[in-house]
Order: sequence, then structure tokens, then C-alpha cells
Amino acid sequence: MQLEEAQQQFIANWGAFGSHWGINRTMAQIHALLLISPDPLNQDDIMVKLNISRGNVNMNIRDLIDWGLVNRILIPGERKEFFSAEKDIWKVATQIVKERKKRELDPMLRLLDQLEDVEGDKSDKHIKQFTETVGSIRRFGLQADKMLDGLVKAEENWFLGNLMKMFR
Amino acid sequence: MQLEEAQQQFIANWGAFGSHWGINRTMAQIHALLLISPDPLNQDDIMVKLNISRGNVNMNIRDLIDWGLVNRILIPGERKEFFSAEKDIWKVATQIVKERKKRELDPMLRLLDQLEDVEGDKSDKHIKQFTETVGSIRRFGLQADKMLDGLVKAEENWFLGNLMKMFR
DNA sequence: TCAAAATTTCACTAATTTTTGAAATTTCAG
DNA sequence: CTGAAATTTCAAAAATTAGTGAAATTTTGA
Repeated sequence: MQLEEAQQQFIANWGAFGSHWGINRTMAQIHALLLISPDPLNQDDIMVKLNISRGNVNMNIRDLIDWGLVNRILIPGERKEFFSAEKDIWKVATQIVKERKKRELDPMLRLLDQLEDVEGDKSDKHIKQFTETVGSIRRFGLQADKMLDGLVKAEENWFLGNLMKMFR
Repeated sequence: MQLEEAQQQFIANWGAFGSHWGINRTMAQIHALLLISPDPLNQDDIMVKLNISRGNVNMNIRDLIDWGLVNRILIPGERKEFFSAEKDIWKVATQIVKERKKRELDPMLRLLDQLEDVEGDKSDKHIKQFTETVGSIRRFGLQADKMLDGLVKAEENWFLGNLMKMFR
């Protein structure tokens, strides 16, 4: 396969993949483009390569930076800002885990905590089923939370980090 | 908090939560409703409780069944079909992992496998970066694949299954 | 300080996804 | 069999989400 075609395929599919994960298609495509670019790109490069508007590039780049997946790069002598993606996939993964945990899991756990104690007759089957379901989801969530914390810590920890490199 | 209010909160938030995970809001809400219902419900029950149309209930229930999260229940003497959700959260989680792996991860790995060998000068930096990125994502994906297989197996395996129960 | 270049914002438009509801089909008790 | 009840389908409508592009703002080199 030719490089050009392979690149297109990668970008298109990474976009579709991302959209299953709550990331919008264009954001994932910009991310894909930056992942396979050896050098940083500026907004115009991205506009041209993906054929999207300036505003669109700007907004999605900003989101990618908020997610911690892309960095602004200052190139001496250049007026424009350049952007480059974190290339270490393990870092990318832990970064995504960290953000989603913060944005989704943590708030959900806080809610479940509140919902677990409803008023009323504990032997009523509706109350019983409700507290049982909420309780078991909450316990499951707390486990997951711990596990993910461990995963993120592993990346930040030098020794474990090096151990993990074996799997990359 | 009163049961009614807690139930509404749970359903609404489970719906929002689901929508971050590629599951549509209504499907997640139906799932939530069934999770907290002590007895199976029929399509009319769901229509009324969530205030949505018959067609919508029907389609989303069918999807939930495809995902293996909900079962059809035949109640003797009843003409209508009833539905009930798998209540064991660990089973729910492994079921979701299994399905998403099949629908998303596996096809992505197959694609990356094809993309890894592009034609051309291996010392060109664009080719270099492309194969490096694709290769590292692929290796990462293979690891994840193995890990998730292990997770699903653990549920299906009696001994590990029991071990895992300690975490529920 | 000035003005050209670069970046950001945002009202509007486009595209996509979800929901409805009525018609078509299937099921089943009598 | 028959026909009423239940389920399924699907074209159209509604709702949601994403993208555009021009105007507003900010930055920077001279």
C-alpha cells in the first residue's frame, strides 16, 4: 500500500473509532493526523490536509489540548503556532483514562453515593431492588476507580513505568 | 430522598452516562429502568414510565437484547412479552467489554495490521513516523485485547469467578 | 504605537442521529 | 381459520450535534 492511501485510511478509521468513544469525528481525525506527522503542524496545514474550516480546526485543537493529547509548539522565527501530538501511546491511554475518570466516573460515584439511602420500608421490593442495584454499581465503580488510579500511577511512577515499557 | 425521585435521578443520569459510551440515551434509560425493576416489564410499562413511543421502545429493547444485557421473559398466562435486565453488574460489564471488543477493537486491529507495511523508502521520515505510530498502537491494542480476554474468561471461569465475587 | 498576521468567537447552516406514529406483519386464543 | 392483540418496520419529523466563515479580538514585528 502507498503511504498516501495508508495515511488516509488511518485518519478516516481513527475518526470513526473515536466517535464510539465520545470523541467527535473531527477531533479524532486531527489527533490521527498529528500522530503520524513527524513534524508539528499549524492550523493552516490541518485545514488543508483534512479539508475543514479554520474555526473547526481551532475549536478541536483547543479541546485536544484540554484533553492533554496535543501540545502547542513555538518554533523560533515562525509567527504561527504549531501543534504536535503526544506520540507515546501508553501516555495517550493513561491521559484519556485520567480525564474520563475525572469527567464521568467520579461524578457518577458521587451521585450513586447520594442515591443509595432512600427513605421508606426496607422490605418493599422496589426499594430493595433499587438499593441493591445502586449499591452494587457503586461498589463496582469504586473498584474500577482504584484500578484506574493504579494504572495512571504506574505511568507516573518511574520503576513501574519502566516495567510497563516491556509491554509497549 | 424519596424512592420516586431517586429512581428518576438514576435513570436520567444513567442515560447521560451511557451517551458518553456510544450507547444512545434512551437505550441506557431503558436499561436503567429494568435494572431497578424487581419484576419484568412489558413494552407498555416502559412507554409509560419513560414517556417514549412504542417504536422507540421496541427498537431499543431489541438492541439491548443484541448486546446481551436484557432477556425476553415469557410469563405463563400473559399474552405480552416481558423484559428483564441482567442484574449482576460484573456480568453486565464483561458482556459490554466482550461486545465492544468484537465490534471495535478487533476490526481496528485488523486494519492496523494491513497498514503497518507501507511501500517506500524506510528512511523517509513520514514513512518512519507512520509505521512507528501504527505499530505502537497495534502493539498496545494487542495487549489490551489479551487483557480484556482475560477479564471475560475470568467471569466465565468458575474458580476465578468466585474469586472475583470478593470484589463485588 | 500601528497595522498586518494570527487566533478566537459565535450566529447561522448543514449533517447526523433519534423519535414518532401509523401501517404492515406476526401471533395466538377461541 | 378468524380477527383482535401484540410486535415490528420504516418514512417522515424533530432534536441534537457538528461545521462554516466572517467579524471581533489578540498578538507581534517593525
